Amino acid sequence: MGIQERKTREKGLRRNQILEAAKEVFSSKGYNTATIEEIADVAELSPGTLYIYFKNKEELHTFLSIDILKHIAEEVELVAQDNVSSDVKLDNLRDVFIKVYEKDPMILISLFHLQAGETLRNLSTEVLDQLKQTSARALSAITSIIVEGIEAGVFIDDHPVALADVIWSTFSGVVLWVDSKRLLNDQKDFVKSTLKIAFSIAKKGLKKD
Amino acid sequence: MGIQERKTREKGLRRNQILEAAKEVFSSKGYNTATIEEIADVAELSPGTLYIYFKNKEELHTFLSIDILKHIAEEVELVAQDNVSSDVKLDNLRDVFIKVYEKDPMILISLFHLQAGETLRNLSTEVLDQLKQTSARALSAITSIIVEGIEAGVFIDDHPVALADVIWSTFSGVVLWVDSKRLLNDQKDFVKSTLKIAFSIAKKGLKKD
Amino acid sequence: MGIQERKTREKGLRRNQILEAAKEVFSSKGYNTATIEEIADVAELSPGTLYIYFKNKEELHTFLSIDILKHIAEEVELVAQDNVSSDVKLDNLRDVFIKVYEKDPMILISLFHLQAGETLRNLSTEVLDQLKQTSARALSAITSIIVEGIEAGVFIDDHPVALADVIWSTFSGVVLWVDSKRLLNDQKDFVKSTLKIAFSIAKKGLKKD
Amino acid sequence: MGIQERKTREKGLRRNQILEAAKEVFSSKGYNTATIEEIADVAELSPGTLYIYFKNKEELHTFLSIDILKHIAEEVELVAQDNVSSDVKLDNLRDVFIKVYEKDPMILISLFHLQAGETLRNLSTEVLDQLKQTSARALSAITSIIVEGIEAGVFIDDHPVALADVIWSTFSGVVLWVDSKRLLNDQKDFVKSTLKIAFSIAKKGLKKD
DNA sequence: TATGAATGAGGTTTCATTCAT
DNA sequence: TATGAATGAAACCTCATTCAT
Repeated sequence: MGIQERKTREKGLRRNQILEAAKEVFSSKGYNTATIEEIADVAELSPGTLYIYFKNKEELHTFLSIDILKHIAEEVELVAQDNVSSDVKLDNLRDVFIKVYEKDPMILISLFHLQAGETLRNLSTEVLDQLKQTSARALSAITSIIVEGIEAGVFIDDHPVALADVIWSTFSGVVLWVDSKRLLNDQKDFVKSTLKIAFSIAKKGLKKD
Repeated sequence: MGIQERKTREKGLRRNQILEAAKEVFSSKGYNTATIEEIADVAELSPGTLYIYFKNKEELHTFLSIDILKHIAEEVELVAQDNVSSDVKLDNLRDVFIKVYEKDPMILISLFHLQAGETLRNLSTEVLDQLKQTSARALSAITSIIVEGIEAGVFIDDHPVALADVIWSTFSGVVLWVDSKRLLNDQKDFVKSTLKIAFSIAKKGLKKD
Repeated sequence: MGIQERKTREKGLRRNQILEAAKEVFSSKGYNTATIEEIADVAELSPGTLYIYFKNKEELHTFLSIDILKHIAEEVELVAQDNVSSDVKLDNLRDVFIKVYEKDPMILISLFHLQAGETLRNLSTEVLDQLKQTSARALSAITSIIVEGIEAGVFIDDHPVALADVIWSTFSGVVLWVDSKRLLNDQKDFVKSTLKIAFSIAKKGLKKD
Repeated sequence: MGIQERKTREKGLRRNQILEAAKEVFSSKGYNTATIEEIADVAELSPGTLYIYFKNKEELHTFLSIDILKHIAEEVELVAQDNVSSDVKLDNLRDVFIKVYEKDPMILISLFHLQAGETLRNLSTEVLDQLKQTSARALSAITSIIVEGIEAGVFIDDHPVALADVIWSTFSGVVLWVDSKRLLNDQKDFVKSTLKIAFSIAKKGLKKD
């Protein structure tokens, strides 16, 4: 490994170190209550260092969210392009959501908090645009699955864009609600099981007849 | 009307004046971004006056949410106690949600932001307890509807508490998601129509067969 | 005196209290080295209070400068409109400068520091525009005095705008230089005497023949 | 050329590289707004390297100013020692100033900003002393020209030290003022022409009769 | 000698809350 | 009860300077 290469990897490591710390603090405290100083503490770095890698607090936060949203969009697009029945695609869609949740629950919750919360109201246009576009990509892939199912005569013939919204709402609603229940009641994590039930109900509800 | 009574009514009016203003500002700005000064401005009062009626910013915010949550809980309990089929109860449940949304969309959104957001992480135990209890009341009423439907053999025989969570998740998920789409894309409000679709799918999904 | 009136006067006093403190600190430390906290200390107020009366540090600083520049512009315009010979006008012009300097040496120095220094490079367009306009007013009044003198055949027939620049330069140059000498050598203030000499030389230099 | 010598020259080159960059950045941004990082960027070096050649930011900045001030002092002393009439000396003095300005307008402006600005208030005693001494050398040379003129009966018999101040003030005042006009109005550079006018007026004003 | 990532002190600014009137 | 000016703690962010490589 050359010096350049090692330096690049080290730089990547430092970025990750910050991102991990930010993920932890944002997830447990929320955007506004989290402080740069605390993130720096967790990352075992000084506050100033964070500003070498990220322009400001907002950019650091949004980076986390857009990153996972991009990942979701890509996975959902893959599912939509698969050569299987729309019925199976719906199952695969559910599994994408579950997998994403299991891989990184906190950052996913963070994304939905961003999407549902007040931070949204205070983003720069540039960042907001990225969020919109990536979000639109994911939604349009879901819509295409629904449309295919309708055309194949297996799904009810309703407004497919609205149905995609329902899918997405169900997903994010379950994650946020079950997470908040966990916080409120110190219960264990039952997002996965609730998601399974929610999707099986939604799937049955989408079916014709 | 005696002097005491008039004073009480005036006091109530002043409180409402503040609550209305707080509702408006919290809903449009979010908890952290909203300032006491702006709420006072909207209420046409001085900042100091707000502290005569509410202990602090948090109490003012949570009061709004708990208030509507109590209302929802009561309405849902009424629906559950009604002497109709569980099938019809599910429709009535949907209408409760729609009515609440239509009566005061902003405060409902505010409740869900509270439930999904970072404020939750910074509440006093006392306030948190109230939130938990009221929330539990609503959920348990929904659960009872599901249980009844299962016992009557019309609903699928799954974990009824989880099904209640799914109902609640769907409701809150749709409201938050559609609201955020409205904000992001400056679209008009289509919460009601999406809610109707979401509930018809959920209902069909819940049915046995 | 009514309550309203007293309050207004008190508010004005508080503003002045801040302006006086700012003048003192900016003049002795310069813009960048001066801190809001020190100004607040001198004003015997808390830092936050300064932000009730002025939007930010820049506005506070520029307010001082624009204010005196406006005063200069007005006085110079009066001198220019007077019904006396251009020869006498030149003397009156000198006296305006001397009077302004004697009334408030620090704030005048502050203006020239603003005009000559780096702060200029970091002003908002809005504030810069005000500065330009007021500055232009003063210069154009000086120019009109020169033009009149040229037309009357008493002043040399050179580019009058440049001559106005020379007058202004002489004025600000003397003030800044003598002030800096005072700082460097802990000498007493000899701006007035130097100004008198500078103007008598300039006046003689401007005369025809 | 021996190794030692080459090293010395390389060291000198590196120093110049830094000084050139510093000159450019300080002149366009001002002392406080200029950052070490930007100077390092322009010099195509790393920030750390600058600290090998200069103790700190202040020393770097003041080195530039003292350097040109020394140059001015030397040139003015030469003019004063010349074997020509005081009348011609005054012309030569003007030409020194013009030549210095034309050779390096930015660094001259930088010197006057130092002299007129807030940096002056924050220099170390050591550096301040150097500035004082060099400045005194230049002023005393100018004074000697005036004295000679007075003794020869061609200049008015006023306080010669003050007259030297007036000369210097005129010079620095014109440079700063015209530079600031250029900045404010995006006009072209008319320092030279204004300087010529200013000196011709001053010269005429200094003449007896 | 040269690097440049990291530091951390210190600055500006915000805003929930208080309290004299 | 109502006011609203004042507070001051705490947040974000910058950047001169250092030091391990």
